[in-house]
Amino acid sequence: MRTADPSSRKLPRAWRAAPSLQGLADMPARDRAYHDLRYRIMTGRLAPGTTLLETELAGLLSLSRTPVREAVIKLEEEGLVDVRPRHGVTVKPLSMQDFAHILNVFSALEVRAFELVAARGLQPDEARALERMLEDMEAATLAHDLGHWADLDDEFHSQIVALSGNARLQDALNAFWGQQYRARMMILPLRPSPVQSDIEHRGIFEALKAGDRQLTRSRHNAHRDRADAQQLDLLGRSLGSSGFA
Amino acid sequence: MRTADPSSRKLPRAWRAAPSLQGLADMPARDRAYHDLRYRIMTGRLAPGTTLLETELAGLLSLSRTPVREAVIKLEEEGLVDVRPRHGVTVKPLSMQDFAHILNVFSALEVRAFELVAARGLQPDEARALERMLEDMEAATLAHDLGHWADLDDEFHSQIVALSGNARLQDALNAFWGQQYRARMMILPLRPSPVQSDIEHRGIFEALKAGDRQLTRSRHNAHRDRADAQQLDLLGRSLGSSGFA
DNA sequence: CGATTCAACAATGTATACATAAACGAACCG
DNA sequence: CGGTTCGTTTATGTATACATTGTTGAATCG
Repeated sequence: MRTADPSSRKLPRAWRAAPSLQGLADMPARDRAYHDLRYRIMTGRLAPGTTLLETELAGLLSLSRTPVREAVIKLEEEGLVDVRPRHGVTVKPLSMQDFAHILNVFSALEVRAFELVAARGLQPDEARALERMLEDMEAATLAHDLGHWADLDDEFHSQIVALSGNARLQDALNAFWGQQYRARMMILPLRPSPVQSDIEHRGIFEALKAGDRQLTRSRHNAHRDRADAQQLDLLGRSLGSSGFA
Repeated sequence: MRTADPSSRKLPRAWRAAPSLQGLADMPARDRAYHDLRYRIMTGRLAPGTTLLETELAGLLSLSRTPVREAVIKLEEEGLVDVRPRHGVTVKPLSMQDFAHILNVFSALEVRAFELVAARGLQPDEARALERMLEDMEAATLAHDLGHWADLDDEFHSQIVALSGNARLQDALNAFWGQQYRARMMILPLRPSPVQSDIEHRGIFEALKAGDRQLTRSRHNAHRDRADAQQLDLLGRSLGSSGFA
């Protein structure tokens, strides 16, 4: 997942920390702990609400407490866990409200990133690479391959963000992306055919290519508002409005 | 600075981590290290570009490396320092571009926060408290008390953000606020009389009170665009476009 | 019977000891 | 004389030992 497609060679590195355990072997223990725990949280292997003591985490990962503690600090800053001093670290549950809050921040940042790209303009090869991704997404839609479509969607959005040239913006988006991930995975199978998103993507892409900042903003805003509302709705159904993801 | 004014009693806690060393005495050492270092960085006592080894930091704070390391991890996540494994911890310089990037993120988030408040509406007491702040700012403008004005400005903005009810949005804004701080302090004496900002604040406030989301957004966007451009311009002069803050 | 206090325990916070690995410099080779 | 390699140095990464402090539960007091 999220492996660079050769066709997007010309685009900048749209590094988005997907849950993965690739090449953890030769990292320092702190990073191993961080990525390993993040992976387990995002994929649900560590369910929301799960509470573990530092000692237990250390045992789980066969490490001493020191690197585990340091990893936990990062996970806490990133919003994935809560640390309560004598009660262990808890995988943060994600309520509907949390999800709404996250989407709100995410959208605001992403729209700004897209605006910046519009203001900057697209190079011909960048435009070509993005257009290929649109075609791939449309093909995935036709093939009813929702999983692949969602991956491409992530990649499309994150590639454009990378083009904004604002690394802090990119970092902030990646952090919030990490928080959304679980919920997105959960509602994936419930999503209807993303025909509407494909259409809106085209519209946004055209505005970007034209370098029209206002149009990019309004189209992207509309896209996010609709898509976010849909996701919230789906999450509501899959949670039965009861509680936690 | 930034101590709650009794007149704003009815507003939610607009907690924004100002540089301060209040009551550090009885905190755990990690937090002492974190706040102490943050304070020194923000106030310039640790100049941008300064590099220190973990051991040196520990000596500086009379602590062992462990809590210092943990504090440094947080400062790094927050974007205030760089850690290069065998070269020590460096206080991040802030170039014009960095500042521009930070303002960009900050504005996008703040505009969204204000929109949420507009959508939610203002309670009468909230409106009254905010209006009092506007009056205080206008008084400070007349008195040419730029320092006080800037504090009130921060407070005005952060209070509204707090009203948005989105804690993650608030946290993200606070983090970026920390990064802006040094540059803002540096250009403070160069700022012209903020009459224009006072006018714009009134406009935004009216739109908020009316619950008009669109109008709030467009006015606030305009306000931020103008103010950010001004700040960048001032920073450019004070740096001579050469380099680092 | 309920509330309160105190003591034992247990988990975290902090310090330190040790392992690892990068940077620097000196010696050696070309 | 310039470049490369190896050893030493030293900062960091990790483990562990120790101190501190909150929690638990049982005993006692009202």
